[in-house]
Amino acid sequence: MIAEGDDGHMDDRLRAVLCAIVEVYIETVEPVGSRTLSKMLDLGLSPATIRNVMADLTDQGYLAQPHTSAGRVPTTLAYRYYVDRCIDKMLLPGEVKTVIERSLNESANGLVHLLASTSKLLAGLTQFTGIVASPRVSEARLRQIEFLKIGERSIYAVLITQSNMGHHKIIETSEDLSQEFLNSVSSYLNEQFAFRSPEEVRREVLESLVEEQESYDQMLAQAARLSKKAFDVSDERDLYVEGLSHIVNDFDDVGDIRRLLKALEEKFAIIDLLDQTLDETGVNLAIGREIPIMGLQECSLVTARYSNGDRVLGAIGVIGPTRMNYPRVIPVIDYAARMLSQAIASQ
Amino acid sequence: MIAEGDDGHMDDRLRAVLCAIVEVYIETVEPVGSRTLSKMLDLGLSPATIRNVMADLTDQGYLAQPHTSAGRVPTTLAYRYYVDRCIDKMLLPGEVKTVIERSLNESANGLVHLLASTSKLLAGLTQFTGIVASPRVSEARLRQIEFLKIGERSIYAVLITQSNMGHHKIIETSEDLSQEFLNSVSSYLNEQFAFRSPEEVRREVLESLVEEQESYDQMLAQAARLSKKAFDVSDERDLYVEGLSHIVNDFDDVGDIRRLLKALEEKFAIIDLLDQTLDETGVNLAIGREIPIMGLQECSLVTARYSNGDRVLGAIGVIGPTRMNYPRVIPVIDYAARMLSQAIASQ
DNA sequence: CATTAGCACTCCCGAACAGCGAGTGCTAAC
DNA sequence: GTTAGCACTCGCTGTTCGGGAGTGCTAATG
Repeated sequence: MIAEGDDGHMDDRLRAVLCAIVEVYIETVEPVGSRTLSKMLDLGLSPATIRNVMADLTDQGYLAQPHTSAGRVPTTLAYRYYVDRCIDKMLLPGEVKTVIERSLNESANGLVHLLASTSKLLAGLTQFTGIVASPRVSEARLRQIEFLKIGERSIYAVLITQSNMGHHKIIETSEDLSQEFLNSVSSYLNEQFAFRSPEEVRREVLESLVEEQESYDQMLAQAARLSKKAFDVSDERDLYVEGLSHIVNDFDDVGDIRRLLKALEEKFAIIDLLDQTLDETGVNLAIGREIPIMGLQECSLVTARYSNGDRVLGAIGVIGPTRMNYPRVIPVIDYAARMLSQAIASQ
Repeated sequence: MIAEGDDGHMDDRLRAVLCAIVEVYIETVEPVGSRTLSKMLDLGLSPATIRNVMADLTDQGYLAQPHTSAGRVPTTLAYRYYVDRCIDKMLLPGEVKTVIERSLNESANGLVHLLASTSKLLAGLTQFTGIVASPRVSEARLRQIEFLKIGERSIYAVLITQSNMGHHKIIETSEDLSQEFLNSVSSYLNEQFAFRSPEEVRREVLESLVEEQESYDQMLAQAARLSKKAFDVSDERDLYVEGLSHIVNDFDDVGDIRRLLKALEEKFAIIDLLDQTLDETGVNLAIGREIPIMGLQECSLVTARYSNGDRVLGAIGVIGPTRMNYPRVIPVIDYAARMLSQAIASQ
């Protein structure tokens, strides 16, 4: 008998059975019984033995049975064990590689298009729902700042980041500022703060204003006021969701579908979740109950971060049922994230 | 007997019955029979009489029966007749008015936010799926044009429209153009083409280039080249979709849900459909079979255009099942479109 | 002592069936 | 023209009843 929680040290046979059950279930989407499993495994084990093993696994929380006389179904724990310790060979067919490369090289028409088409690409390749979180603007590195006068007291602020993503917003001012003056402010900001993040700029400009309150001229004061508004970009995140119609195929309970759609409407929660994975390298998995968002408990999230070669920008991934084919999906996300990063870096 | 196609001249009783059937069906979502209807209508008509009337209406294509011994269900034709000639009183409760006004006045943070929150607003108020098509950029009136040099051969083009919507794209050039030169090009364009549409600018600049091919200087040639790229904004349309999870409640056939989701993924088709209604004033309806998009045959679209007070910009609306409560939904869309137009105009 | 054959038991599922009830179309009477 | 009456249709619901897949337990086995 294996002690509870001792998951790091699982019997070889337990592990083989668990792995097989997960794989068969992913394939057939039906509770798997001892008979089928005994034929599946090449170890010469009889159904009765398998049953004992399965009973143990059930006790440890890896398996569940829909009802007394049905086969077993993997739990979140089982999937987690499976992806961590059972998957050895991940295969990414050459054709898929080609599709990814081609798709990401074609749509070089700005970062926004690139992200949107990545989402579509993932949805198409995996037949699940593709998601892409846009870069965190507040963390981005600035390339250029411009202020355009568009009305007596209206200014159009343009921020361009190192990864060529543009952000703009309209700022209302209390005074009528001339375009020449705006130009001097923006060239001041450009000189001082190139390669810094909007968040930094905002903070530092405000600080310098406090420090040298009397000594400095009107310029800095205005720069501070404009910056405060222009660089407050915390909420400007997008989530590109594509392939929603696939979820209808993947869940047969209408309640599940509704919950999932509802969760996807609350983009903030998903973006938060994606942001939390940005420290991890490689492909990240959140499976079933592990996901803290209401309504996603029947889903799995396969994500990977993308960068501009230098800095981590955001994350891409797919949402599907927990019983998705991980060995097939994971390398797709992995490769797509790499190629996306490359495409951004080479822009 | 009423001749087919003579729908302009329908017997008073036929019409009353048709109207009642539609209303009862919208309420109960179940096939309505002669017995219930005879009690519903205050005309002293027996079930048998009603049955005769219903048989006539069925012959004329206004009603259908799911199976031989079931009640009748309205067809697209019936809904169309109902909304055109049966609805008299449309009620928009004061509280709803207040909600709309408040919501649209609060989110004054740029046109994009305004459109997105309108979509959310419609979804919330109607409990259907809200859609908002962004303005047609090519038709917009230009306020300002700027070119920012962001790389040796990369230019960041910014177009700002009269309704303060900004568009930007990155343009790659074959030569290394200085920022001073770009400034002269943009001020030339700004002088020549303020208050014109991108489409017009594009056409006219190209024409003038052809006409005065030799006489003009390098400036115009470059202006033409840049304009050609910068003002090719035909495909830059957005569709803001909110409240997708509602469709799960409104359709019980999973196939319907999938088809609808799929159709909504193809945003182009929906935007085209919305654009076609931009000539009509007031609220526009597309019901069931009338909709030429695959997968929307079980839906109705209630739309209205919005403007900046001066020019029509785009359309807003909701998508729901054909059996939606039109008298409740229509005034919501109508009022929201008015308030949105007002909010844009006052910006 | 782990493994396995045997067996009784559980429980889902699908088919078959019946009765109900809402609704219809037709006909004849008012 | 309207309506009561009636036979008929047909989906819906609940029941019953194997069949089958699967389980847990026990006793036999190498």
